[in-house]
Amino acid sequence: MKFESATIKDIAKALNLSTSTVSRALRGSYEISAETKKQVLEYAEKINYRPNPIALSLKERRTRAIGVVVSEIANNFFSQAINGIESIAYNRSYHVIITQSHESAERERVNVEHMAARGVDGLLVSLSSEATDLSYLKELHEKGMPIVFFDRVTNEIQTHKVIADNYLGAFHATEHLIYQGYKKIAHITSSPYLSITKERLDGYKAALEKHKIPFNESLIKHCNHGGMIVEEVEDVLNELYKSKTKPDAIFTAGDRLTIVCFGILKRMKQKKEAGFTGFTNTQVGDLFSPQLTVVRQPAFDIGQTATELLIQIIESRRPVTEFETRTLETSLIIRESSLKKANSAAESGSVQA
Amino acid sequence: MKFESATIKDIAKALNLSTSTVSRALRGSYEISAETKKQVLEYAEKINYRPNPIALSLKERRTRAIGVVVSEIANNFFSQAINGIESIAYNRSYHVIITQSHESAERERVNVEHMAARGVDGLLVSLSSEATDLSYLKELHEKGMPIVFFDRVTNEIQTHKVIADNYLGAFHATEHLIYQGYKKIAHITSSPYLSITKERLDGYKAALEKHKIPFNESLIKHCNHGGMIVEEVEDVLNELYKSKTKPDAIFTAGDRLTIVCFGILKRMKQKKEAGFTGFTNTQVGDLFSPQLTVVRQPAFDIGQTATELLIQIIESRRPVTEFETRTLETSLIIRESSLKKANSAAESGSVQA
DNA sequence: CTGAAAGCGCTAACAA
DNA sequence: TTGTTAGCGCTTTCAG
Repeated sequence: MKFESATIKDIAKALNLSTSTVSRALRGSYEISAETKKQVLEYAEKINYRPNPIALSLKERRTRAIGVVVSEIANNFFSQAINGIESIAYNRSYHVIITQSHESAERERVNVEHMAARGVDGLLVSLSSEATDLSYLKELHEKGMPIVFFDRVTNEIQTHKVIADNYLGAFHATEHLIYQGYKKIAHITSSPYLSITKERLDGYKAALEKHKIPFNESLIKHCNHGGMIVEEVEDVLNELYKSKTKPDAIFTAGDRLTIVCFGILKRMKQKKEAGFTGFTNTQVGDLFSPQLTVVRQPAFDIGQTATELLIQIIESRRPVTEFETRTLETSLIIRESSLKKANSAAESGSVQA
Repeated sequence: MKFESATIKDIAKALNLSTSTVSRALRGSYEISAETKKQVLEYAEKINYRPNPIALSLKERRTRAIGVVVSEIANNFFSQAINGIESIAYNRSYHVIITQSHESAERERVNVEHMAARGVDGLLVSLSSEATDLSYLKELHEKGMPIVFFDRVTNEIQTHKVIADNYLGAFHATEHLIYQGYKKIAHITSSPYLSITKERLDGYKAALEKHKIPFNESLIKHCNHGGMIVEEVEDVLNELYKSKTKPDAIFTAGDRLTIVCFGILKRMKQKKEAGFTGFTNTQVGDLFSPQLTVVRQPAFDIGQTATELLIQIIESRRPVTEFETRTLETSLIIRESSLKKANSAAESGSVQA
C-alpha cells in the first residue's frame, strides 16, 4: 500500500553519478558541465522524477504552504476570502491548506498546531467565536511563525491585520434604517469576544447617537454561536418580540446569522413591517423575498491582501517588526428588505459605504 | 524566521540517554525500564515535546492526512460534503487537506500531484468538469494511492465510488414537472464529460419516455463551466427562449447552475410562467421568490461514506480489490417554483425521491 | 535494558 | 567539474 517514486539516488545509480551531482544538475547549478546536466535532466524527465517535498521540508524547514483557519467554509464571506487567498498564493507558488474551526477553540488549536508541526510557512487566521485563550498562538508567533489575521482579529498578537471597515459598514447600515424612519433597531450579533462584534456594535451605536436615538441595551442580542445553532437565534428573536420595546427593524452582524435570522423572521411572519439588513456576502440577496439589503464585505480582496502581507513576512530576510492594519471598505447594497413599506419601490440600488 | 521545536535529541542530551532510548520510551516500548520511561515522559511533557511529523512522514511514508479535491468550496453541495468528510476524518484522527480545482483540469492535476507528493494517505476526489485525461490519476492509483471518488466519478479507475442517485433524482424532478402539466421541459446541465451529467440526463429522458413526451434535443443545453461563467448560462437561456420550441419549464443539473439560472430567469422576468426546479443543496430555497423546488443530495452523508470507504482502504492490510459504488437517495423538496401557477397553493412539501 | 548506526530523500560544506 | 560526507528528526535493526 505504498508507491515509490523515483529518487535522486535512482538517477545517480542509472547514470553512474553521485547524488550530489544529480541534485546540483537538477537545480541547474553553474558548477555542473552542460553535458552532465543535459544527461540528468533528460533522464529525470524520462522517468518523471519529482523531488520529494517531505524530504525537502525536513531539510529546509519550509514547505511553500500557507495554512488557513476559518470558522466555516460554508459561509459566503469565507469561501470568497479563500478564493482571494488562493489567487495570490497560486501564482506565488504557495499551496494553501484550509481548515475549519467550526467556531470551536479546541478545533482551532488542533488545526493550528497540526499545520505548524507540518511546517507551513505561515498562517492566515480568522479567529473562532470561542477563542479566548490565544497563548498558544502567541507562543507560536513569538517562536517566529508568520501570522496574519483577517476579519476576526486580536490585539494580543502584534502582526498584520486585514479587516473590513466594520465600524463604518455598521454605521451606514444603521443610519440607512434610521433614514427609512425606523426607530427601534435591534442589533443581533455574535460572540462578544470577536473583534468584529465590537466594531460593528460601535458603528451601530454611533449611528444612533448621531441621530439622537437613545441606545437601548435590550435591543442588543448576542448569539454566541454566530447562527450555527438555529434555536439560539430563535430564542433571541422571541425575546425581542416579546419584550416591551418590540423592534421595528433588525440589523444583523455576521453572514450566517443574517441568513438564519432572515429565514426565521420570514417563517414568523414578523418580517412584514420590520426593516431588515445585515452583514452577508451572499450572492443571491436579490433572489430572496423580500430582496435583501446587505452590508457586503470585500471578502476576496481581504483574502488577497492578507496573503500578500503574509508572503511578505515569510519572504522577508530580516524579522518584520512594523505591522499594519489594512481596513477595506464595505458596501451597502440597498434592496427591499430595509425599505419602509410605504415607499418600498423607491431608493433601490447600490451605495458605497 | 524559523522556530525550533524540541527534538528527541534534546531530550536525550538532557537526560544523558541515547536518542533511540528516548524514542522507545516515548512510544512506550516494553523493553525500556519503567524508571527511564517515567523520566523521559516527564521531561518530554515538561518541555512540551512534539514529534516532528515531517520527519515521521519521511520515515514512515504516511501522514494521517487525507486529500480532497473539489471544484469549488463556495458550493453548497461541496461544503456540506466536506463537513461530512471532516466529521469522520476527525474522530479517526486524520487531517483533511482541502483543495479546489475551480473546474480546471490543470489545477486539479497540480493539486493531486502536490498532495500525493506531500504524502497524503489517500484521496477523495470529485472530478472537475474539464477533466478528461485521467491517466495521471490512474497511474497514481496503480502505484497504490488509495482513491475514492464521490459525486463526479469515473469508470476509468477501479475503486470505490459514492454518489447520489442522480438518475432517480432527475427522474422524479422531471416527472414532477410533468405532473404539473409542463410539456416542454428544458434541461440545462453541465459538461457532458461529467458522470453526473449523464446520469441526470438519463433520468430526465426516462421520465419523458414514461409519460410519452417526445425527447427534443434542442431542449438540452450544456454549460461547460457549470455556471461559473454567467454569460454562458445567459446565452443558453436566450437561445432557449428564442427558439421555436420555447420551454415551459426548466430543470437544471448542478448547484451553481441552478442558482445562477434562477437568478437570470428572475431578471429576465421569464420565470413568471415557467416551472423551475434543479439540483441544489442551498439551505435557503424557501427564502427565494418564488420559493425554490429543489433536488437535494445527501451531501454530508456522501462525504461521510466516501471517507469511511477511503480510510478502510488506507488501513487495510492487504490490497483491496473488491470495489463498490454506493448510491444515496436524493430528495425532491417541492415548493412554489415548480407548481403550475393555477394551483400554486397546492401540493407543497417534501417528498422522498 | 540501552546504545550505535543506518536510513528515509535531499542539500551543501568540504574535498578532490 | 564531480564525489564524499554529514545532517534535517525519527525509527529500527543489530550489538552489547
